[in-house]
Amino acid sequence: MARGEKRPVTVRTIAEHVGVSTAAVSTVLANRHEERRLAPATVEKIRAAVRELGYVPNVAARRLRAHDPEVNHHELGILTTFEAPLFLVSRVLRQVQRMADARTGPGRRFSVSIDMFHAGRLREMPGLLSASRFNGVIVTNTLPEDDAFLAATALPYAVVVLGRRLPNHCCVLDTPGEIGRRAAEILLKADSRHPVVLTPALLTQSTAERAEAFVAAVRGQEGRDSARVIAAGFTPAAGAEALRAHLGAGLDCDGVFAVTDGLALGAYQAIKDAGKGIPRDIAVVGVGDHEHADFFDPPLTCVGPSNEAIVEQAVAQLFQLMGQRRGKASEIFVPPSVVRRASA
Amino acid sequence: MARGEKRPVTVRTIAEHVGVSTAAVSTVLANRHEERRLAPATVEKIRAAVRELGYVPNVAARRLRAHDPEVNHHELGILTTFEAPLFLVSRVLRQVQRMADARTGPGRRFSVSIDMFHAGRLREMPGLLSASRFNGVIVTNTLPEDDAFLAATALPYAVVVLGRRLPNHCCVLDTPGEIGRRAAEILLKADSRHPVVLTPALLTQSTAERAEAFVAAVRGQEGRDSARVIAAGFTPAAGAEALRAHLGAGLDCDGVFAVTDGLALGAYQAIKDAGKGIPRDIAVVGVGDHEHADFFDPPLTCVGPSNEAIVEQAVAQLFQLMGQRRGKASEIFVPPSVVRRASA
DNA sequence: GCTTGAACCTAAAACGATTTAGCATTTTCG
DNA sequence: CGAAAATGCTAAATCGTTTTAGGTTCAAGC
Repeated sequence: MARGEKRPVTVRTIAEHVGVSTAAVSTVLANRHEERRLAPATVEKIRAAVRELGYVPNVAARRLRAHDPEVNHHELGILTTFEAPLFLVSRVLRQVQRMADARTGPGRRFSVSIDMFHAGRLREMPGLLSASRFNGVIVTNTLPEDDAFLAATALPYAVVVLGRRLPNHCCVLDTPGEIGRRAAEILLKADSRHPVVLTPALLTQSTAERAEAFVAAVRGQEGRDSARVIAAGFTPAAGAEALRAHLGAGLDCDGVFAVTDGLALGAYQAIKDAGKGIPRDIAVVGVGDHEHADFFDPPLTCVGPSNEAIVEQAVAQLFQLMGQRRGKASEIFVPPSVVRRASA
Repeated sequence: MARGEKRPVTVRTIAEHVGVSTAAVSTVLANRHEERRLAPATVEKIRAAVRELGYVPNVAARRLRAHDPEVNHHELGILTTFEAPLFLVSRVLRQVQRMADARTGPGRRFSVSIDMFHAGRLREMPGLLSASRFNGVIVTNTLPEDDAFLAATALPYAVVVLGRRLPNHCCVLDTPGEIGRRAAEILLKADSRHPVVLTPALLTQSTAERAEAFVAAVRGQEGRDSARVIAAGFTPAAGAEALRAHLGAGLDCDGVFAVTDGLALGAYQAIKDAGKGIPRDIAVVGVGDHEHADFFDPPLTCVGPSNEAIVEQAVAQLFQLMGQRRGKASEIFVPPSVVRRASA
């Protein structure tokens, strides 16, 4: 990493240190000293200085300099947290790629990157506010802190928010409350009298909403609250342990709505360990956030966000926003997808 | 996307078009026209021109301008294909971020992102050759074309290649051939006499290597080649169909090495459908590239790349390379991780 | 002694955006 | 009416790098 403590090191620093011009330094850095006939001794001195001073090239400057005025470059970002799973992000990525490829040509290029922030600290992301990183972004998996930040800020470029409802932004999300409602409907129609909802202790906004809506729907139909089974985390292991405890305590349970497929997988294990059948004794409904939910044993019935549709909408919005200048706020609701499989 | 066909549009184009200075245009673009007291009529004219001309800001220029000379900025990239899963790269990202955070201070900042290229077209990635995008990169999921490109090019910044063996580069990968060898060992020791290897039709370099080494190891031990069961794709569905066909044809099979956990999941289904037991009738070994391999039913025994170790090594190499100036070539082999579970 | 050419190096102009300092006007107000 | 303040805008500097078009010196050739 070298010293560089005192001053930032630029080509100019090096040039002064050696006693040559910046042109000479640049020539050496680009390894063009042969064709430009710099004296070997000079080259060596410059190289030594570069090493000694710990020079780090400024990529922004290089990029600007290397820029070809004939093509304009669109920098697209997919912003998510370090903590969240990448299931949705990878779908977004592919859809962005598809749209970008279709629009690429001479004179127009796209770069797509995934940038991660620490949950709740979106505001600290360098270049977000100064608009010096992206021409357009899709933001997802935000925490309330991040939402507050976004709501309070009008970013001067195209922004699409995925899965959250924010004033002054273009938002694409599944119809609020609908997932929990439909999940309850499926379990109740399958004659579950004591459906429970399996959630992690720390709820995200979406999981909280699913659980709320589920409980509300059961209350509306059955007239009483369904039990909440709280897992320590969102891993299968945590889900298994929580449900095992619930069943072990002899509490009623003939239906499980897991707000995450990972938890559903844990539920499967707990149910099987208890010697019960799925869905014979206990029906299970997941949300379809696991790649291979159709390969669980038995295949998992899911009521969850219709990811294809959401992603398609979001990406379409992004490109539309980049086309016109004004970032109009809008809310787009996508109804959940219901996939009946064997588990309920 | 607007016209912009004829000329590249910059703030200057807009300024000339409206008849104001670039300062005025910039002010409007940054939404600072209130505090800088531009006349509303002017603001509207500028906005109209911005829209009409299809202006796209140049992020490199913005970044350069926004640059604070007191801090030097390191741009780190994790390069992967659009097509590859994000499982490994997200681990890399997390590890890079961890190291970067530890080195961040006043005067030193890092940006880390996952950047996408089209498989086989790494060379087309803008800024790679001109060194105008990254101060250091970790490259993964390359195709042979990409490897050829890398082998022929000496990029003038820190490069670590993950999972491939390239001359003149710093490479980190799992010990060649070891995965297939260990997988064969496990199946044979479990008294499998007719182990098969389940692969997708289109092999990646790693999957091809695993299959080769497996076949070679079985041949070495048993004196004859093990069957290859070829699936149409790498999805569970494809794996299930392929193995079903193999079993249906009455061919011998009492052990499966699936070069991908997705295929293993498919194998599970085919085996269960055939009324056989795992591992009683057919043992299965996967590679551990699935997040929840320990929650398959039965939990999947895996011999696969030791991702933690590989990632840790690769990231450590990246930072070391960035510290010293000269990029030395090196090869680092990481032995596979073996996780015995219930399936073999 | 003068020209020519090689060898080695530099000044300055880009690249595209933002901001600071300041210049004209016009309005306000004592 | 004249000074002060507000209004609306611009010129020019700046960020760090690369490259083009030369400029100087020195040695060789006539």
